[in-house]
Amino acid sequence: MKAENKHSKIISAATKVFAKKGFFTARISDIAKEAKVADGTIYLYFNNKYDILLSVFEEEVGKIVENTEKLLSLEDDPRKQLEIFAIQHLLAMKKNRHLAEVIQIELRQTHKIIKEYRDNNFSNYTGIIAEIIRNGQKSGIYRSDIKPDLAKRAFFGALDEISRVWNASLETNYSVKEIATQILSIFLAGIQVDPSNLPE
Amino acid sequence: MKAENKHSKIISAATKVFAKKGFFTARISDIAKEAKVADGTIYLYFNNKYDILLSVFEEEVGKIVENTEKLLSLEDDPRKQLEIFAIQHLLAMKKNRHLAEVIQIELRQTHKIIKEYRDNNFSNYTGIIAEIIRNGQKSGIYRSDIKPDLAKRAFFGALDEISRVWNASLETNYSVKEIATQILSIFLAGIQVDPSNLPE
Amino acid sequence: MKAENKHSKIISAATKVFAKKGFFTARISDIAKEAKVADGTIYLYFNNKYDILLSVFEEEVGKIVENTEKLLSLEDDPRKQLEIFAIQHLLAMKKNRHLAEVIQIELRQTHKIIKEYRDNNFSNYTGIIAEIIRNGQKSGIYRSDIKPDLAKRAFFGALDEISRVWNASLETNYSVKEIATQILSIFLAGIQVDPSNLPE
Amino acid sequence: MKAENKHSKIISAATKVFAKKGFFTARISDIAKEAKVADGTIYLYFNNKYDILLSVFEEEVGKIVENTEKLLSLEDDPRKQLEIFAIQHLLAMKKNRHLAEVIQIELRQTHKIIKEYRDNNFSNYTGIIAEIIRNGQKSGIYRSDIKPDLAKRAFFGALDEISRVWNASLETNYSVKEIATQILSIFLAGIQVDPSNLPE
DNA sequence: CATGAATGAGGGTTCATTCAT
DNA sequence: GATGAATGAACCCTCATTCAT
Repeated sequence: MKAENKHSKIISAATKVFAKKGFFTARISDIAKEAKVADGTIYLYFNNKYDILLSVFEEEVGKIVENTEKLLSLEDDPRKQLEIFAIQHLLAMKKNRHLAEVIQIELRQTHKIIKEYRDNNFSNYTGIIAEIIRNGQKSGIYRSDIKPDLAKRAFFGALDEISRVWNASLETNYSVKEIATQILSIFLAGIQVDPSNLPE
Repeated sequence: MKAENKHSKIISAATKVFAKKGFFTARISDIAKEAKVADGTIYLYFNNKYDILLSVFEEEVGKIVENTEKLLSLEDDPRKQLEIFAIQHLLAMKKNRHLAEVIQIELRQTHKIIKEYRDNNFSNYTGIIAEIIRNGQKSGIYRSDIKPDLAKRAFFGALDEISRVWNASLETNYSVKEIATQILSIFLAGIQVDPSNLPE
Repeated sequence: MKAENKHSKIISAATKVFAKKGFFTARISDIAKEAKVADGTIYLYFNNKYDILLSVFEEEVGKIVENTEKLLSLEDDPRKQLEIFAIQHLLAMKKNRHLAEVIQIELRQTHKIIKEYRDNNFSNYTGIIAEIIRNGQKSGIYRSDIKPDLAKRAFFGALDEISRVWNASLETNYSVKEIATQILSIFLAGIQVDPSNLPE
Repeated sequence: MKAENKHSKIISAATKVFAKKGFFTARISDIAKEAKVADGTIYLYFNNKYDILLSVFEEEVGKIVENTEKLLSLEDDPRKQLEIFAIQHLLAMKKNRHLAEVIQIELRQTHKIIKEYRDNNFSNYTGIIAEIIRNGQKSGIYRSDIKPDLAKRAFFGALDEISRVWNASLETNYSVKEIATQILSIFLAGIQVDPSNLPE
C-alpha cells in the first residue's frame, strides 16, 4: 500500500514535471522534490529516467484507452461513437493538462524505442477510430471511398492539435462541448454518405 | 559568400542532426562534424545551441510560408486554395523529412520561449488556413457556423499527424496526391454549404 | 547463540563476497543477501563496511595464526618448523580461496589504518618466520649472516606470490606438497650453514 | 607535444593519486587537480577512470621491462643476471614509490580484465626470471630439479613483498644493495648446483 | 575567420547507512 | 532483535561554450 502510494506519487510528480520542463530539461531531483521523496527513492521504483517516462505513458494512457473502450461498447451508432471518442479525448486532455503535454510533446520524441513503443501502443488508441469508421462503412453510414487509416489520422490529428494549444489560447474561448461539436460537424458531414442525416 | 555558405551548411547540418537525434540528444560536435566545420566555428554564426534551433525553424519554415503564399495569390476559389495549402504542406514535409521532424517534434518542445516563438510564427502559417476559410464564408461557399480558428487547427492537425508518421507506415502506401484528395474530400464536404458542389 | 550464528554467517558471507568482487565493488546488500539477512541486520553486528573487512581479517587470520603456532610448538628442528609454516600457509590459502584473496588483495589496500592494522597483526604472522630463523641461527643451523627480518619477508613473499596465482595457473599443476618441497629446498639450501645437511 | 605533455602529466598525476588513495578512493577530480587540468580534460585522453589505471600500468611498467631486458642482454652469467633483475626491480620500486604501490596494490585488483591483462603483461616480466633460470640450468649452474615457473614466483614474490613494505619499515634500515645481496645470497645458494661457487 | 583543445558546471545514478515498524 | 524502504551525499562523466593559436 505504501509502495503503491509512492509509485503513483512519483508517476504523478513526473507527469507534472515532464509537462512543465520537458523530459530532457527535467531533473530527477525536480521529480523527487515534487513527489516529496529523496532522489534515490525514485530508483527503487524505476530503473532510470527514461523508464519513468515510459511508465508515465503506459499507466496514464492505459486508463484513457480502457475508459474510452468501455463507453464505446455501450453505443452502436458510428456517429455517436465518433462523438464519444472526441469528447473522451478532449475531456481526458483537458482534465489532465500535464498528461496531455506528456503525450503530445514527449512521446513524439526521438528515441526509436519510444517511437516503436508508441506505435504499438497508440495504434490501439487511434485504431479505435479506424474501427468506428469501418463499422460505419459496413452499415452504409460512412462513405465507402474513405480510407479508414487515413481518416483516423486526420481525425486524431485534428483533436490532438486542438488540445495541444489548449493552455495557450483556447483556454477560455471554447468549451469541450463546443469544440467537439464543431469537429464532429465537420467530420461527420465530411465522411457521411448523406450529410444531412444527423443523429438525433 | 563563403560565410553565407558556412551559415547555411550549418543550418542544413543542424536540421539533419536535430531530426535524427532530437534537439537535446544532438551534440554541437555532431552538427559540426556533419557541417564539416570545427565546433568553435558554429559559435561564429550562432549564439548558442538553442539559437541554432530557432534559426533552423525560422529560415526553413520561412521558405515554405513564402512559397505557399505566392501560389495562393494566384487562385481565388477557396476550395482550390485549401487544396493548394494541403498539397504544399504535404510536399514540403515529404521533400524535407528532416525539417518535417524538426517542426513536428522539436518545436513542440519545452521552453516557453519556443512556444511563444512558434505561436508568433506558426500563427502566420496556420493563419493562412483561417484566412482561406473566412474568404470562403464571405463568398457563401463555406458554412458560416464554422469557427475559422477551430477549423484551421483541425485541418492543420490532420495534415500534421499524417505527415508525422510518414516515414513509418505511409511511406509507400499513399501518394501525396491521394492523401490530399482524401483529406480534402472530407474537409470540403465537411465545411461546404453544399457538399455536392465540388470544384471542377 | 543465534546472534553468534548471525555474526559468523555475516563474516563468512563477507569473506566470500569481498574475495569475489573486491572490497570496494562489493555492496553491503551483496553480503546481506549471501548471509541471508537484511541489510540493516549487518549494522547490528558491525559499525560499517570497513569494520566488516577488519573483522574478517581479524577472525579468520587469527585462526590460522593460532593453528600454526600450535603445530610449531610440537617441533624443535628449525628446518622442520619452516616446512610446517610453509605447508600450513599454503594449505590455509588453498582451503579458503576466498580468505586467501581477501588477505592478498584487500589487505594490501588503501587506508593507512588498514596498513597499520595489518602491520600490527601480520607482524605476528610473519614474525613467526623470523623467530624460526633466529632459533635456527642460535642452534648453528642457519647462516648467521642472514637478516631474519629480510628473510622472513622473502619467504613469506615467495609463498604469498605462489598462492596468489593459485586459481589461475597452478591449480592442477602442482600439489601443496610439491610446492612446499620446492620452496623449502630452495630456501633451506639458501639459508643453511651446511646445505647438504637436510632433515631426515 | 602539448597533448603528449598533458597525457603524461595525467598519467603521472594518476600514479601519484592512485598510490596515495587507492584506485577506488581516488576521485577523478583528485587526479585532475594533481595534474593541474580540468576534470573534463582527462576524458580527452582516457575513456574512463579504469582506463587510466590500465594506462598507468601499461606505460610505466613497460619502461621497466624494456630497461631490464636491455641490461640483461649485456650479461651472460645466469647468477649475474639474477642479480641484475633483483637490483633493477628494487631500484625501480624505490625510485617510483607511487608506481610501486600501484603495481602491488591495484593490480592485484578484482576485475577479470585487469587480471588477464596483468597475467599477459606481467608474465613477460616474471617470465624473465624463468628464462634466466632455464639458461642457468642448461649451463649446469642451476639445479635441474628446480621448476623455473615455481622458482620465478618465489623470487618475484620475495622481491615484491620486500618492496611492498618499503615505505613503512625498511625505509632507512637497508639499502637496495644490501637487500639485493641478502636475497641473492639466499636464492643463489638455494638454486645453485654448487653453492660455494659464487660469481666473482 | 577558423580551429579544436580545454574548461567546469551540471545531473543521473549508486549505495552505505538509518530508522520506523 | 530484525527488517528493508527510504535517504541523500558523493562521484563519474558529458558536452555546451570559450579562447589561445
